[in-house]
Amino acid sequence: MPSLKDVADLAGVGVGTVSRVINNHPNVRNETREKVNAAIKQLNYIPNEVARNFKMQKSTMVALLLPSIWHPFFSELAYYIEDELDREGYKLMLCNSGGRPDKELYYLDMLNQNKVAGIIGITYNDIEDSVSTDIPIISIDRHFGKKITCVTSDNYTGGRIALKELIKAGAKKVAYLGITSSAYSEVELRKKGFIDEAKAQGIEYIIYEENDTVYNDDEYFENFFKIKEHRHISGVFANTDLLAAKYIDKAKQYGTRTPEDVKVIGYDGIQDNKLFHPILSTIRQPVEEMARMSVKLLLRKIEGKTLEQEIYRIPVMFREGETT
Amino acid sequence: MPSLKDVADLAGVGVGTVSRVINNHPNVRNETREKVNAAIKQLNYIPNEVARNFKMQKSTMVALLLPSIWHPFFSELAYYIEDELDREGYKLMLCNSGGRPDKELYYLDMLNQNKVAGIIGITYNDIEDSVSTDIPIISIDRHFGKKITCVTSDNYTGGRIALKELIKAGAKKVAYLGITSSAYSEVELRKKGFIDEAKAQGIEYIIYEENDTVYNDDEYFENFFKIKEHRHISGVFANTDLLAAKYIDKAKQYGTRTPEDVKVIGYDGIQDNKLFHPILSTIRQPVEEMARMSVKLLLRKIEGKTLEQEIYRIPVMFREGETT
DNA sequence: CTCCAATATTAAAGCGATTTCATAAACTTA
DNA sequence: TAAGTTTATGAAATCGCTTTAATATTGGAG
Repeated sequence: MPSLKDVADLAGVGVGTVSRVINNHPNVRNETREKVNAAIKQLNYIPNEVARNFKMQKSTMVALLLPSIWHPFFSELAYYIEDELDREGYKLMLCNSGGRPDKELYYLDMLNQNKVAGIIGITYNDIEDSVSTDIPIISIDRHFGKKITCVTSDNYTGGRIALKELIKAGAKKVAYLGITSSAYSEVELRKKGFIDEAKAQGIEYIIYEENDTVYNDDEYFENFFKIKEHRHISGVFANTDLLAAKYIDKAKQYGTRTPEDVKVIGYDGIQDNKLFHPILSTIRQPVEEMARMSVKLLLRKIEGKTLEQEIYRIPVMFREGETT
Repeated sequence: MPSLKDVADLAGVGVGTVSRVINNHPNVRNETREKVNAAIKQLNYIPNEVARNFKMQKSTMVALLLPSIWHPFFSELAYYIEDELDREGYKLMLCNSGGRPDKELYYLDMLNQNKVAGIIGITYNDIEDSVSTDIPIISIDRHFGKKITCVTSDNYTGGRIALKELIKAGAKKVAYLGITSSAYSEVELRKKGFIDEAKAQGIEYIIYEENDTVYNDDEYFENFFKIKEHRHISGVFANTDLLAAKYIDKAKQYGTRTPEDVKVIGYDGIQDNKLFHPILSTIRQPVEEMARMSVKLLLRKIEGKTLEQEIYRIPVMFREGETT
C-alpha cells in the first residue's frame, strides 16, 4: 500500500504538500496540485483513514449497543440509525449485549478503549458510572441523569391512549401485561398512563407483571390465566407487540378469541410485512423519528454542544389492526 | 487521558517496559511489574486501542455489508455473526446498502480506506474488482470467483425438497415464484432444483419471475393471477418467505385458500416469533450455522490461511407449517 | 531594481503505542 | 573475585498522517 511519503517522493514534493492537496487546503499552487494528483492516480493511492483518525484523535465510529439486533423493533431502529449516521459521515458499530449486564459493561469498556465518537445505547444496566465522561451517549428508553440524554416515545400518553382505545372497542374490564426489568425504565410510564386513564374512566383493571429473570412464555401466561382476577377480562394492553402476539396465541388455547372475546392492543408497531397475522392493534412508536433524533442529538453532543433537554419524548399514535 | 508515557514517568521506567507489562511479555522483573501496575491503577490508564491498531497495522473490525438490517433474515444473520465475531475478539461494523449498487461500491471504498480486517457481504453488485486484493471477503449467497469465498445454503437441494413436499401435500400442478435480480446468484439454484425435480417426477409446472427493478407487490401478483397458466395451480414454491406470505395474502383476495386450494412453501425460515401467522411451511436455511461458518472462514482468511473450497453449501431442512 | 508582504513549500514534531538494539543489571560458574 | 551468560531495561525508530514553524518563492509597489 502506497503512503503519503510514496506519493510525495514520486511527485517530488514534501508530504505536507500532498496532505494539503488531499484535504483541499487553499495554499497549493495549481501546478503542484496537478503533479500531486497525477502521482496519486499513478500509485492508486488511498488515504489511510486509520492513521488519520489516530493523528486527529477523533473517530467517526458510533456504537449502537442493544440487547439483540434480531428483535424486529431493534432491527428497524438500527436500520434508520445507520442510515442517518451514514448521511452525516459516520459509521456504525453494532454490539449485541443480550441484555446481560456483564456484557453491557464489557462492551462499554471496549468502546472506551476504542475511542468511538459516541454511543447510542438501549441498556438494562445502570451505565452512567461505567462510561468515561468524555464519550457522548444517547440512551433510548432509559433515563439515567443529565450526563446521558434520553430519547424515548411518549410512553405515558401511549398508555392512556391504549386504555381509551380498549374502552372504545367495548372492553369492560382490562388488564395490563408487562415484563418487569430490574432497572427502572421509561417503559414503566406505559403502565402509569394506563392506570391513570383507567382511574379517570372509572374502569376496572388489573396489572400483571413478572420479572424477566424468571421469564418463560408458558410459565408467564399459565400464571396469568391461573389468577382469579383474570376472569371477565375483555381488554388487554400488552407492554410490547411480541407480548401481545404471544398472549393472543395463548388465549386461543384457552378458548378465548381475539377480538370477539377480548380486545388486544400492543406497543411498538413493529409490523412491517405480510407475515404478521392477525394485524395487531398497537401503539406505534415513531421508530424512524426516534432513530434520526438520537443520531442528531448524539452528533450535537459530539460537536461539543449542550442539549436543551434531558429527555426527548416522541409522540406516539394508535394504529388500528384486527385485534380491537 | 493518560498515555503510556504518563504511566512510565510515574512508575519511573521507560515506555517500552510499560508496554511489556501490558502485553505480558516475560522479560519483566516482578518488582518492576508491580511498580508499573500500581502506576496504571493510580492513573486509571487504559490502552488506546486506536493507537495500537495503527501501530500494529491491523484491525479487529469486520464489516457486514447487506441490503437492509431491517429484513428479518438479515437481522438474524447479523445477530449470529456479531456473536461469533465477539467470541473471537472482533468487532462488527454494519453497512446497509439498500441493495443499491452505487452504495455498495461506496461502502466498499470506505471499508478499504478504513482498513477493516475483513468483509462479509450480501451484495447485488459484482464486487470482485471493486475491492482491494488484500482485504479478505466472504460473500453470502453469491459466488464471484475464487478470490471471494462464498457461503450459501444448499439452494439446489432446497428446490428439490420443496417440490417433493408440495407433491406429498397433494399438489398436482405447481408454480415457482421468484424475483429475478440483475446479478447471478446462488439463489437461482432454488429454481433449478425445483425444475429438475419436477421433470423427474413428471409433474406439470410453471416458472413465474419478474425483475426486481420493476418490483411492486401488487403489480407482481396481478400479473401472476392474470396469466392463463396460473389456473389449476395447487402448489406454490416461493423464492423467499416474504414472497410466500405476500402470495398467500393476495391469493386470499382472489378467493384461493391456503392450504385448502393451494399448498405454499417458502424459503428462509425467518419465523421466530408468535406474530407470524399462518405458520409458513418453508425450506429453512440454517442461519446460525451460515453465520458462524462465514465468520470462521473469514478469520481463517485473515490469518492468511487458504480455504479448501470456493463455495460452502450448508444443508437445508424442510420445516412444516400450516400452509402445506 | 530593490524591498517587503503575501503565498507556497518543506522539514520536523507529534499522536500512542510496539519493537529493535544497545546497554545495564543480575546471575553463574570457574 | 573475575569473566561470561542470561535477563531486564531504556532510548530511539517506526507506523501514516496533520500541522506548525521555518524557509523559499512569488508578486507588487516604490
